[in-house]
Amino acid sequence: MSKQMSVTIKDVSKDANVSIKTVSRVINNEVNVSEDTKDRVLQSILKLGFKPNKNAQSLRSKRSYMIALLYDNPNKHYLADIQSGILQVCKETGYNLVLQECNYQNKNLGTEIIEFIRDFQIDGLIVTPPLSDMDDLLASLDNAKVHYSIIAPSDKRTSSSYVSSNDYDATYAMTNEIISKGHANIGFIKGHHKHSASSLRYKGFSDAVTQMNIPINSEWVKEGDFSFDSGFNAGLEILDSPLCPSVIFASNDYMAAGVMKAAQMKGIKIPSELCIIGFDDSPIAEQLWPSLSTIRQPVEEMACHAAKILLGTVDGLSEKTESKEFKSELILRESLINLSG
Amino acid sequence: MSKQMSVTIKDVSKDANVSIKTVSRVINNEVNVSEDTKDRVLQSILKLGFKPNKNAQSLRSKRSYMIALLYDNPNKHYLADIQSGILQVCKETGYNLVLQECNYQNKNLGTEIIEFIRDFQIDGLIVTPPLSDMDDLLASLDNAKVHYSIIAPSDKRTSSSYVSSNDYDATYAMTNEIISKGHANIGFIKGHHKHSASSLRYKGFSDAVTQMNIPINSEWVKEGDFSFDSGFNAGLEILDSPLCPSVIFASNDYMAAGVMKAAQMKGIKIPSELCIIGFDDSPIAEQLWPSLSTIRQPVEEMACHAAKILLGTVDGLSEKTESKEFKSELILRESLINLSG
DNA sequence: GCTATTGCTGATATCGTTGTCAAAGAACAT
DNA sequence: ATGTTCTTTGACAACGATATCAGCAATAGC
Repeated sequence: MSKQMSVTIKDVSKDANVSIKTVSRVINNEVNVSEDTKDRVLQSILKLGFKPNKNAQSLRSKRSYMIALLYDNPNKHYLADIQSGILQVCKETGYNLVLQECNYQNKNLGTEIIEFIRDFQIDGLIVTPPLSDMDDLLASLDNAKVHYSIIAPSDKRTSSSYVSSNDYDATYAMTNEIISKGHANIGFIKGHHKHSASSLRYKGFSDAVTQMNIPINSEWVKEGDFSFDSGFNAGLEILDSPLCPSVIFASNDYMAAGVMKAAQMKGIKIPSELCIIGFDDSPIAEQLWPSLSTIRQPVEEMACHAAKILLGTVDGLSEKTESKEFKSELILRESLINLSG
Repeated sequence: MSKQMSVTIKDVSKDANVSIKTVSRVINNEVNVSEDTKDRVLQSILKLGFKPNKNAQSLRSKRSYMIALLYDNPNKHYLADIQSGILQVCKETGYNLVLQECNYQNKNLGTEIIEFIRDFQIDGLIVTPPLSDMDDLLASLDNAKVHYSIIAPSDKRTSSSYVSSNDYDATYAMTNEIISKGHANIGFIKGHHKHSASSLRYKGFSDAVTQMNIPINSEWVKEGDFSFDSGFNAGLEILDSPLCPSVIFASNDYMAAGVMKAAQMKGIKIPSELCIIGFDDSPIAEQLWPSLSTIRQPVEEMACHAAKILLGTVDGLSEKTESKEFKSELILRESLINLSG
């Protein structure tokens, strides 16, 4: 029971009757160690319950076995999904995850992050939207030769390591679905303009309606900021117009929920008088009544993949993983029905 | 611009013309350094942009300047609030937060956590419900002399460092509020029995009604697990009883939202035919229509305090902070009205 | 005037690893 | 037999901080 004093590489080297350097070689899976000595060392390690001291390793080898998550996202569910995706990979590989909350308006963000990384010898970063949209930030990271992978709505050609989602295709497909149900009067609520997802989602929508020769009524297009309140207000405005659309498509579920509340307060029946569409498939989408038709992105899986990419570049041992675009899935629920009459 | 090679204590000592030990003394705010040399050293530090290498510090002093958050909680908003509370304190004090997701059913949890701490030299833990309810886990931590503070619904007398909430008082007060509005037929949905919050919340309710000589109808008392679905199912069961209550009080907002959906699907009007009460003041409480009366606990503030307590015991520099019970606040919204008729 | 105490400082060992480099022996080519 | 290369190994320095302990003034105590 070696509980108090921890076992060091020295103890192992004595037990296995080799030098500490050889033990180190075994730990790090270096080549040119004979099978014989390797076995002997491994047995001693097992027997003594030796675990390398991370701080000593870090100090000498300049690696910390820690990666950090950079975020500035008001959506807590999204963040939680991202975290658990990354944590899965961390658990497998023995890395740890450090949180770094940022403010995208901070002028010194790049400098501060690089300082943080140097300070704690962080091995790599995973950058999430909207930070992954900031080209100057990514440029600073590149310049400082920091390892990172980004999660972004579109595939950033400038970044070599990315995980992306097909936001454009998703709203395009959903818009066609809406149109196929007989709707021609469609409102749209955009997201925060700082997120590149916002413009992509709107473009998918507008391209789809334009292609079907359906005009866009500018009174029915509003800009929100992905929050419930902004959706609520946008909903009120749209529903106050002289003519009401038969569908409102919001750029995320929270704004869609806001629209739903606005409609319900006005006594407008959903879905018979107004259909509502969201984006993200947040838990709330299923919990509302009527439940929300929406678009699901495999966020957790994407985060998992982003972590694998990062560790592939950081850690020689992990296998390399390629950048990838993930597909979204249309989720059709009660809030979208065929246009009656 | 010392960008490539980092500045070490040695560089500072040369620049200030003192020994490295003296620089170390200044960094660590040790006594017995003359004002004169201290100033000189501080100036050199500033001038060279010196920052101590955390890994070297950790290796030598056995401290990592990292604390970990232990959690196993399906409620993502709760978790996010906890995290941001802790991160605030971390930012001020220069500590970092590492996430450690656990499974409360894991038999080896104690051992694994202690191993993790030793491995990374984690300075301390913040333990959240339901893990903070597991006496054997806390005993293991005590036994291993691990620093930790817990966030728990009741004040654990066994733990010296805790932040607690007054769940009992909160449901007691809310129940009286309900009764004062003329209701006498009240349903209750308990939470997961693994959380001590569940029994406390129920006890607050049952004591309040008993004291007012209102009988408890066992058909109107169900057990959920804090999830939306469990609330939905419990709601369906209660609303299927021959007699319906005029209020259903759920042990959290997600379950209350489930009840609301169940009622709406059955065509029961809220709040005129059924009032619904939740707990936690999750964002969803305000976003539902009608909006949910609920109970707000200052979760973020509690987490902040827990972090301060922990760092007070871990870090000689930080000032000591006392354990504390936080009060909850009743939030009255549309879903609770006076009993009509 | 002499010892004891206190305040300030530095030389050097140390934490537990990995990196450098050289040496010893085996294998191979000439 | 000799030189060359390759494999395997270890002695020792190094990473960048803190800990120990000793030294030297300056002050206090008697």
